[in-house]
Amino acid sequence: MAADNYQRIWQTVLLIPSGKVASYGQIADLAGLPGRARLVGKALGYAPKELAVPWYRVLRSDRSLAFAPGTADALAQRQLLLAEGVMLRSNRVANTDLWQPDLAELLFKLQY
DNA sequence: GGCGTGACCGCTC
DNA sequence: TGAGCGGCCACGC
Repeated sequence: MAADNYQRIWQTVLLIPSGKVASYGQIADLAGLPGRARLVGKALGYAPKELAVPWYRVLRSDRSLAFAPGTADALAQRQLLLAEGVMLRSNRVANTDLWQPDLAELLFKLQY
């Protein structure tokens, strides 16, 4: 079932530490789905609340928010990020807040 | 099983 | 920076 992909995506997103952000492409990559960034977006949309997936820590490759500025989702995402100390400058985050995952740690936690 | 759709990406200008 | 464009591919009809 294709939901296996979603599971991997959710697992990966859950690994993003507080105060850091990652791009859709990056998540897709780490989840073993290179080039399938769009699938990550869908997966986040389908993510059940119970998992408490930190969807707001996922941005576009240019570090801008995935939602159009002014929308409820964009505002919520902006506030959640600010609450974690992520620097936002005109709908974009500083590159110092990008998540730089440790490969060994990922291999251990994801159990591929 | 073709067709439109999308929380994207990378390259150009 | 920002905008435009083609490419990608899983999903729902």
